[in-house]
Amino acid sequence: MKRFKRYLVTSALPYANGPIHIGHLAGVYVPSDIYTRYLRLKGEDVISVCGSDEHGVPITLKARKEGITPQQVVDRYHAINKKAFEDFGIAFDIYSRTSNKIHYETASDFFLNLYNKGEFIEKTSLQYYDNEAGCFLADRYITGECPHCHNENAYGDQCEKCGTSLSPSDLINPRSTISGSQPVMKETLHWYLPLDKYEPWLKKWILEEHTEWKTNVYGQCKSWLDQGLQPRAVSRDLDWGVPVPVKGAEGKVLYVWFDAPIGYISATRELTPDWEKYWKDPETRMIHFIGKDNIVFHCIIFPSMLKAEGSFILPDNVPANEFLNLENDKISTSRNWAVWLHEYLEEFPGKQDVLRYALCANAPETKDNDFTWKDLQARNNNELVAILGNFVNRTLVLANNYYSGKVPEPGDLSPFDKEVLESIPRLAESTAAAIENFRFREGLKEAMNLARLGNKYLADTEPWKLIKTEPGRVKTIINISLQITANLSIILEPFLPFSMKKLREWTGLDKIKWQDAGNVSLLPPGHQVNKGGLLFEKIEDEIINRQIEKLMNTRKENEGSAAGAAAVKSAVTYEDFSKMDIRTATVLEAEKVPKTAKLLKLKIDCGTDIRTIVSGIAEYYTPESMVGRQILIIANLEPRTIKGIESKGMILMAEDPNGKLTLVSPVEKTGNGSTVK
RNA sequence: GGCGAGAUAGCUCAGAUGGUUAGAGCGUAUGAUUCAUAAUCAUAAGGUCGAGGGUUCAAUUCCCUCUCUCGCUACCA
Repeated sequence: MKRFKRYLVTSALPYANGPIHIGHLAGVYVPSDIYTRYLRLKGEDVISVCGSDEHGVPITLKARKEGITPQQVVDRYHAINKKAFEDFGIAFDIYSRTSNKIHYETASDFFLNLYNKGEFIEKTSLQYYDNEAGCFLADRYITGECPHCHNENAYGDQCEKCGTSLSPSDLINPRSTISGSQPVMKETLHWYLPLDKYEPWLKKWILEEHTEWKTNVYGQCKSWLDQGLQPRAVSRDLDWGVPVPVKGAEGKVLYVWFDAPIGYISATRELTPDWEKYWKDPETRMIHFIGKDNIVFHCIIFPSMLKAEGSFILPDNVPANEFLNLENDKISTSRNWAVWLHEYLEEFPGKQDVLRYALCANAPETKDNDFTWKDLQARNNNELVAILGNFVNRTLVLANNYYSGKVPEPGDLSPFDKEVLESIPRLAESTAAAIENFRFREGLKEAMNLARLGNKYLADTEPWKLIKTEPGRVKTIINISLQITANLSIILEPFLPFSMKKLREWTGLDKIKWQDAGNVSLLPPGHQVNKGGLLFEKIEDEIINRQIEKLMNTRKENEGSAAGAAAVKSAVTYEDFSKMDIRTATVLEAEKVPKTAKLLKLKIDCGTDIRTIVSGIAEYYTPESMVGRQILIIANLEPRTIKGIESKGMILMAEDPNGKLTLVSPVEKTGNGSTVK
């Protein structure tokens, strides 16, 4: 394998519209931190960069909702997350942010560079602008009358009734679906990165030269490349972001996917004047730690940007992890279904390593995993306390009881002693190999095997019995146990930095290097170790139950209607309301629309006639469960053709904040066609 | 629906270019032990390797179909 002179480790920039939770940690930050700490311990030249991703529409929407500025939103979460990472021991060399001046400069320069080299495609188009909302409207946010079939609900990109492809300017009487107002036509210019141009190169680079990438990463890249790449717009009409640094681009910013990865570069620039060494020297090995939702950006799009620029290196590996669930449910910021890092740090002071251990031991490396509080408790009590903490404790206690903490001189080695001593470097090596292959779960297990071996060694040699009969032999045993302890404090350092620091204080071992791992005379005879204490404490059921209860409360709240309910819309007149013909109907037949995930085709009796309605409810209701049900429909909604089927009307559904749909029906059966008012 | 990844002991995961009794940690049971936070050590029980078909002397491992989970994407009046 190629040798590299230095390493550049990047961790996905967390989006600054919420706090960090265990899913982020297990997927990205714990692995990247273990990797970085390992490299540093080895003495490699390595920097680890990260920062808040602070642009994009969701942040502006959140700001609007809370009545504050986008900057205030990102300031809040940047502060929370930066501190939480620090307190948790994620040792970034820099945690920057994309609203920094240096990032604006870096991103602008990057854009300008590509612009001047003619790497972009420029396209001017007329787009509708919503004066009320103060923004340009994407095609699908505009509806209007179709010029061909005069369907009044045609979309800006297509009329679904007659199937014609449209552009928004074709629509008669266009309306903004955001504000409901009439948008005005404005000319707007955008820049596109022609990804298709890089396709042959990407195919070679990934599919031929990086077959070692994880299967999930490789598979998804292949899928994209096989389908063929399209040019992608790099700019957007928005007032929050890095302005497009070109004349005539007022009111335009860099699209957030273009802007965010450049954040890695600006963070590096902010960190060191020597940044180019890390980004432009082919002897630097760049590694992107990300979650699986980010694969395309880091493997296809960002490399294309770097390639287009020309002077940058490309990632050598992109170890994307899968997702972590929480107590059998998807982690969700909006549903508050998460264990928030800043809360954990408050509620479990001094227990960073416990969470680091639980998340690493159960990291979603090959498939989605489930985090449970019971699992964290079990790993703490049965592994950290019982195996690691216990071994360290018994060794230090024995050394202090027998030798007042002075490392005894070893005597002749038994075959078993030799066997144990030989396995120390072996375990150190297998831990290192696992880390270098991004198999952190396995690495942690290998490292813990050394503590297991220590316990076995003491149990088999029984120094507490021999102390009366063979005191010389006990010296050897305690010496070896202490050497194991010292080695543990090295090979577990990347995983459990807080505890291992404590352990090294007890053993008086400082200035460690990874290369010392396997050395079986780290603590020379006569060296003083102190009595130590408890490396880890048991976590009682009560503590765990409190956390589980907290989550159960969240679940209850989510099931109630209040949490996250949509704001009440602006007032309408009774006249407006009375235009709608809402009535009862009964489902006669139901079937799934082929080649769709959500659509059901329903034949219903609505009193006056029997008609067909297509409805996007297949995820919640099977065709069988619909037949015979009495439902409510809007009978006079403009018909619309969906997947080639004309749908006349719409079924009324209640939608909760999670998007889950529930059928709305009359409480008691009534005649079909009864109107609702 | 398309594409990608996954489905292996109670739990979390390894693994095999197809071949004698499918591995590990945790949990469980039994025994041993007391230096240690009732911690440790040993032994054992636990799996028709998601379902169904095919190829083969032989498949959990290859091929096909299907089911479920997650991601990307389409679609959702």
